[in-house]
Amino acid sequence: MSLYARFQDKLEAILGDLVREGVLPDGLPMQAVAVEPPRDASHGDLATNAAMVLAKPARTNPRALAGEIAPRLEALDGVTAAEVAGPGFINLKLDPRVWDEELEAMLAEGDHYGRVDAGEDARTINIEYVSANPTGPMHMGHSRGAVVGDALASLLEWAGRKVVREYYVNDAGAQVDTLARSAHLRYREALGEDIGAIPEGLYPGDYLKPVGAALKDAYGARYAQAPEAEWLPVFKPFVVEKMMDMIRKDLALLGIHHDLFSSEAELQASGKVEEALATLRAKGLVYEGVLEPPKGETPADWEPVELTLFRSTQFGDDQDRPMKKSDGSWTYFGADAAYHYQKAQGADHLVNIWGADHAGTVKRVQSAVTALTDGEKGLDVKLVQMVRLFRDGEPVKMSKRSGNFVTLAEMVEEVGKDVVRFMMLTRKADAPLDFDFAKVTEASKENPVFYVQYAHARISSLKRKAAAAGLDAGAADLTLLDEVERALVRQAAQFPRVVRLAADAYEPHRIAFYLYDLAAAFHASWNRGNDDPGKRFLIEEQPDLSRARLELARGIGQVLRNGLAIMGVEAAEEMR
RNA sequence: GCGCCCGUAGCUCAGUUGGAUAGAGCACGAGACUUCUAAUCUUGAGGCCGGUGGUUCGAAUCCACCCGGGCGCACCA
Repeated sequence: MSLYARFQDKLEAILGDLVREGVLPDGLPMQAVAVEPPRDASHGDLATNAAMVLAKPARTNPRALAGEIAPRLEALDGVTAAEVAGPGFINLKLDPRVWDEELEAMLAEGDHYGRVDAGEDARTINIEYVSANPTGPMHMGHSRGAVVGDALASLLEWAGRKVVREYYVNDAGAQVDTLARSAHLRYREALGEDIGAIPEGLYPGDYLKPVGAALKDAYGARYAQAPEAEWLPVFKPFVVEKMMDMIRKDLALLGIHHDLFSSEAELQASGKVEEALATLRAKGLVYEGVLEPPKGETPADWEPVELTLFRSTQFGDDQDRPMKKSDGSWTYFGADAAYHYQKAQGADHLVNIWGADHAGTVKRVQSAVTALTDGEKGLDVKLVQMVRLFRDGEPVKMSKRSGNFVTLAEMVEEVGKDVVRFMMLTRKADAPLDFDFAKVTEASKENPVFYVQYAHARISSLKRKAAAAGLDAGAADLTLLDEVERALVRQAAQFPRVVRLAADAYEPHRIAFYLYDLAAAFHASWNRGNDDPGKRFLIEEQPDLSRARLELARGIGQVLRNGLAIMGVEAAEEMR
């Protein structure tokens, strides 16, 4: 249990005592009570807002209540002072040994420091991400959602959730028909036919050539002149499988592996969509009706048509949404509602990572989840904004139509997996992100990937040097650390808290920012040795002091490694 | 016209779920090297947190309405 969590428990025990003694009324809202690092280090080691949050429901004033709580906090083991400050904060000063113990915990827990072990109580979160249409290779635009989703999945695991990483394969729509037709053309090409230019509306990419060849190997010339109705149902699954192989390979370049691939076509074939529709119908949430024409610009081909509609407006949507098209087939939403129903049956909570251009469809799917699970399961949608590509400050032009886009594979090949992953997490997901091929590989402070890696490499270098000088043997006396060094311990000790808060907010980027700050603090501490050789981490004539500082460095290194592990980034041992 | 997201230093962005004097990087000013203990660090200046009201002990954060930008708005995915 982390230091902050331990003191949170102790504080709650004290508040419980106060309730029993009648000082506080029963049934107070405790969720808002927090143990935090104080804004200013001079205020102490820990701060709590308990008195301010509880004063109103307890019908007293914050400072008076703080006066009740503070002496009891001061009596706790490891606390040397508890002062009431400002509007009612209680600031705690801790015995330095508490931080020394936390540093020891960092090293003892190692790769698990910051992890929550929820055991049997772990909630299962299904997180669906990437889910790119299986019509071609992954391009650079897919990479951000892929990384954010994957890092969020790891983050949630660290925070004690059980996680299912899922990919929804959209293999049932018109795009997949187009894909199969495009492949058929390549198939005829592989059979020696001159197919000329790829007609408008078909996928022109060369990546379909090997698929055509594979089709030839599998079926010979059997379908070359056959009517479409004969080969389409055969080609579709064949080609989709090839595309998914390609996509899985692309994702593997980023270190991304899903647990589950769910097919929309199989979902429809299994009757799951009828089941979802029937369930909604039984709840009186489905009707046959005609929608109003869209506001603003009315499409030229609009005409009133009766559709099977879901009453999503009952759940806050602007408009009821069609589940079936006028030809009787399922809409994307119809299948999607059933798909989320299926996911909800295997998890306690759902998370989707979507491109921001799908913002408009969030409410209807959330409505469906609420309706189908009677409000027992929730869906959070994390919207990811676009990435703007630059090269030396100049925008990289991309055109989907001409097939001139930067693929994910090219991107990873040029700058490396770790750079792509780290950079995609240096912005809040819902803010646009600039990615400059030149800057992200630069060896400078402006490049956060480098900056954090460099801090870790310096620590690794320290460990090597200490081992070579024989300074690393024996137990360290951490009481030799000075205030600046202990401040570094305090900062590293926030890691478990940062993990928990980032997980609760579904915001993996917080890990990246935290690591950058921790790296900065370490670099500053390291640099003290330039001005004052007595502040260097390793001093041969002072083995005891060196051992203590080496422990500190190892603790920082461990936290950097653990944070990078959440992000899926390797920790560099050296920068050469 | 409606919905969602966003608006914080000249620029790019954080801001611990409502807390104490709003932070960091770049750029600008001043300083410390000759490279795994300078790929870095120290320090200075820089703010109407888009605006106006409201909620309360307390608001960049929550609510309402404006202003400005992005995305999306029947059976496409």
